[in-house]
Amino acid sequence: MYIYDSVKKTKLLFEPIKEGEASIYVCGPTVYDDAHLGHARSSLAFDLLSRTLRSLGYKVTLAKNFTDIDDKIIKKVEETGKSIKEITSYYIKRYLEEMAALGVQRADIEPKATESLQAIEAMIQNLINKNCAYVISTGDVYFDTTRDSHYGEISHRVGEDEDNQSRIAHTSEKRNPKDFALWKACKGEEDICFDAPFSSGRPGWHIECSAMIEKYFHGNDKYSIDIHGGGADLLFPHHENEAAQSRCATGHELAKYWMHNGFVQIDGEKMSKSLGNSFFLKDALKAYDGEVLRYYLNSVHYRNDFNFNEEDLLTAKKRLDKLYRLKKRVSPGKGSTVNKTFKKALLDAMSDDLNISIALAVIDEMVANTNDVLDANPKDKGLKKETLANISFIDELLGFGGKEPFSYFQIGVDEALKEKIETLLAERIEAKKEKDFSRSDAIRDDLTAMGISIMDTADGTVWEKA
RNA sequence: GGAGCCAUCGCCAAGCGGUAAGGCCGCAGCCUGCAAAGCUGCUAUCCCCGGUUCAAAUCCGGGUGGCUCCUCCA
Repeated sequence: MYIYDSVKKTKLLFEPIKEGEASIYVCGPTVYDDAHLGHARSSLAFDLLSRTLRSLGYKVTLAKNFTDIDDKIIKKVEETGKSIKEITSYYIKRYLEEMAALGVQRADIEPKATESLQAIEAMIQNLINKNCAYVISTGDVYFDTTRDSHYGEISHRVGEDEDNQSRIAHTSEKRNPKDFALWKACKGEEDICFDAPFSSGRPGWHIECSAMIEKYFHGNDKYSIDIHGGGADLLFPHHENEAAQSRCATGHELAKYWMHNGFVQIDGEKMSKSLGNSFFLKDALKAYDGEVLRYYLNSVHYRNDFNFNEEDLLTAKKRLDKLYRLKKRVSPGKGSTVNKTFKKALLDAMSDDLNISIALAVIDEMVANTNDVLDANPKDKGLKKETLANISFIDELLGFGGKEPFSYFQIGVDEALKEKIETLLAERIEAKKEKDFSRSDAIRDDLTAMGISIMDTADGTVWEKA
């Protein structure tokens, strides 16, 4: 397995801390609002990573956190009058449901900040003891970035001039503009606070990830985990700060490899709350099938930016449709053994820093070849069984193709419509028997107008929702 | 003001120094009552200008254009 390390900026052979195992920590969402397509992209990218590593035989432990205490959540509490627990548990549930609709496998560990306070406090105390952090008059605790000689190496901002034209405003008693909050002291009675030796307050954003990693992973004397991942926007300051505090607290590096996924853009611009062009996943799932969205969002290499648009999504769907038509052709039945060459080609592609484009091309080739053989020999039972096995391997590795093929083409069609379609098809068969082609064509036109396309096959007429 | 990333066929998209994958669209053909589906064939020298090399889309330098980070962000 080769992985592109976004800190070293090069592709590296994956050599895990422990032979045959892979520990991965991915920064999850702050749960104060619905997930958008960017969350989906990130989830999908690391889902592909863990699936690939598992298929390669690694014992994967994937952790993905939920930040459930934060300024934005508190703001939401103030706005809605709901309890923090109500808000966070609602959005966590929604997040998990929506990711499940995309076929994202659950993480093995899903830590929450509020459930990791002991670990967080312990790490902060440790940093204070080591003189890597300091408490200011308000009770806030800051990390002293000058205490970390490697600060800036993650985001390649070593020796950068402090602020100059930077947009960061400096207030407070921070010793250095780059210092960041490990702990935010209570602002007032309305604030949500937890007791800690240094002050009553709550954790800063960055500390939870470092603390949770120490809590759940053990690593070795050089690294806590194998891979740390997240969106490209987290490189700085989030991951820079995580790396710094972990280094000071543990004496070694946080992660051996760093992976960052690209953005989802809308009309060529980053999708973000502040630009007002967010696309909620829930809205996308109302309009499109989750599996199609998965295929589409995963069809571009994870490191590249992704320009979301409906036209490309429909093109992706056409490609997925072809796989399902083949599956329809070889169903029903039981799969036998996956074709070795096919399996190797897929794994080789994914082993190269998750080269999904090659993997999809390998699948297209398999589909075309199989259709070709089946055209000549429609009853090739051995091939049919092998093809079913191939498709279920695709489902295992890439997370699509697992549905029953006839139902795949009937998504969004209710029973009433189904009956109507069947009636029309029966009429058309009658018309065809009587060689009344103008009538049968008229019925086909009606179906087309209803968004239904039909195909006459040796086994009768089948239909699909366009 | 500082730091990066990207630029390949009409569209999406691989390529990681050895002579341009794949998909969509389009055209031609096979199949079909006609279609659809499926199959076959056809369609690019890689933003521009220099340089390194026997060899560059791939490396280096300079342009041009787009995006991102330095503020919450996946």
